[in-house]
Amino acid sequence: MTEIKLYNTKIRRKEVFAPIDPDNVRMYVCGPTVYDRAHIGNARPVVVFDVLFRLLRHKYGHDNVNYVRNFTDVDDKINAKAAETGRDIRDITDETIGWYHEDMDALGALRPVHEPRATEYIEQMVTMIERLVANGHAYTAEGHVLFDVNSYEAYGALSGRKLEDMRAGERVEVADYKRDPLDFVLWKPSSGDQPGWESPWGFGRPGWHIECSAMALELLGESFDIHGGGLDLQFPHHENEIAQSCCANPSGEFANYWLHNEMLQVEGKKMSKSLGNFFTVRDLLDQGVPGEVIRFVLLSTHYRSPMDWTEKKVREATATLRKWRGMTKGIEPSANPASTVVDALADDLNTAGAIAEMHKLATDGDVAGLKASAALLGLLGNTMGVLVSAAISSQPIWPSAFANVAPLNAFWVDGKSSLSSKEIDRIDYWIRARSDAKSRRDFEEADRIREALLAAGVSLQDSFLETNYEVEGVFDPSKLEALK
RNA sequence: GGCGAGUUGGCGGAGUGGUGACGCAGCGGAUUGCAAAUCCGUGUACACGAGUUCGAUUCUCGUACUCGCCUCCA
Repeated sequence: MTEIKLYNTKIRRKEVFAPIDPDNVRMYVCGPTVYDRAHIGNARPVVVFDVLFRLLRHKYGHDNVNYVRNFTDVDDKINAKAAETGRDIRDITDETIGWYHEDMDALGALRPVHEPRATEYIEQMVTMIERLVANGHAYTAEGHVLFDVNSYEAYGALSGRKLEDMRAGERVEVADYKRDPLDFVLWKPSSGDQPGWESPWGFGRPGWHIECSAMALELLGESFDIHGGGLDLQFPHHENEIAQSCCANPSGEFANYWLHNEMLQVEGKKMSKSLGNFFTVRDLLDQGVPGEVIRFVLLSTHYRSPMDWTEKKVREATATLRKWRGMTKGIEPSANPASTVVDALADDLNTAGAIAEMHKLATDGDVAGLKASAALLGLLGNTMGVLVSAAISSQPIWPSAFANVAPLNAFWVDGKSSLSSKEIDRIDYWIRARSDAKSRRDFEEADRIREALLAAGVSLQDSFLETNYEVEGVFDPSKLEALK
């Protein structure tokens, strides 16, 4: 297979991907803080890195890619929600993780190999902080442990920032116990109602960044291949991860390739919590937008470009997928994805280019190739991506995901399966009535029926032999009352 | 203020130092009672200025504009 090229933020250009160990390709992606439903912006890196996971498995083998994505389940936002609702923190995080799995499964994202929770790695974090204190990269002050950014000369290298430049732009109040305004917290004290753990520095909890360093070390080692996340995490989160990890483990490289996805906007505007114009993946699913359509839209723009989420894109993606699903229905995928599609993905994950190549396959009538290629993007699968892994490798890795995905997918594959048999009978009745009208050449009546069905969400397609129909969105039988 | 990204046809969106993807829409045609769906055909695009070059949308510099990060956020 073609060599994979990836744009490495660390050096700001594309380079050929060469894993440390081709039999154990290791990738870490920053996961969610679990205090609320994932919004559409959260879904972009999930889907993008899912495609990378699939591509790496395609090249290096199904069992040779170790993909880790964490759950941050200790955080002040979670504490705030607990205080607000009076609920137990663990209840909130467990519930949110469940939602996250449901929603990301619906997008056809494979579960990573490991999904560590921060609270299960406190011990490793404490150990790492101890090492940083011992080797002079961290200091204690007023119950806090802080990382000394001046002790690490490469600080700022990933994001291209200089310490003095950033100090000049300082605009938040700085805690006076910091030696440098940019020093960041590794450990902080907890009061009675906050979650906390005993540590050499007293009862407290970890700072913002240490969990990723500790979990990556534990699960992937001192040096691993790929670290991914949103561009907004480049600074300070990823910068701080590098500083902590490289200072605690000077013999390691931490991550060799840094990948950052650009941000998502909605209808041309920045999406943010403070502006309140964001919506969740669940909102879209509940509106009847299939997970596969969401996935397709997210993949239709290259991951390093800002993407604008629009209704129009949703409609176009729906039309394309409906067409492709129609032509690949019941077709056995070819043994391998088309080389044109693989090549596009291998070129820094050019998913938009890959989709263009898939359009060409469709035009050429290579439906088996289309189906096999789509699988590499996690599209056109039998259960929205989960079974796809079975098609191109051995077995689905998370059969439990079927439970969540299957009903949704059934709805998408053909809207009819969301109908009750009574509703089907009713639609069939009117289709027969229309056929009768047509045979009498009473086209006025035939058109009246067709329009009423359309209003109810049922669109008809006549062929020589019969009339087929599709259900668009939700069937609304009340609209058929007009026919009586 | 610091750092970074972008500007491609009506819209979306790849890519390339020389033959100008791909999709949607539009237009023409096939098909249809009419539609829908499907199929075939069809496009006057590369922000602006200068430079390098035989040749630039593609490289370099500048200008304008847009956007993101630096603050919770992917």
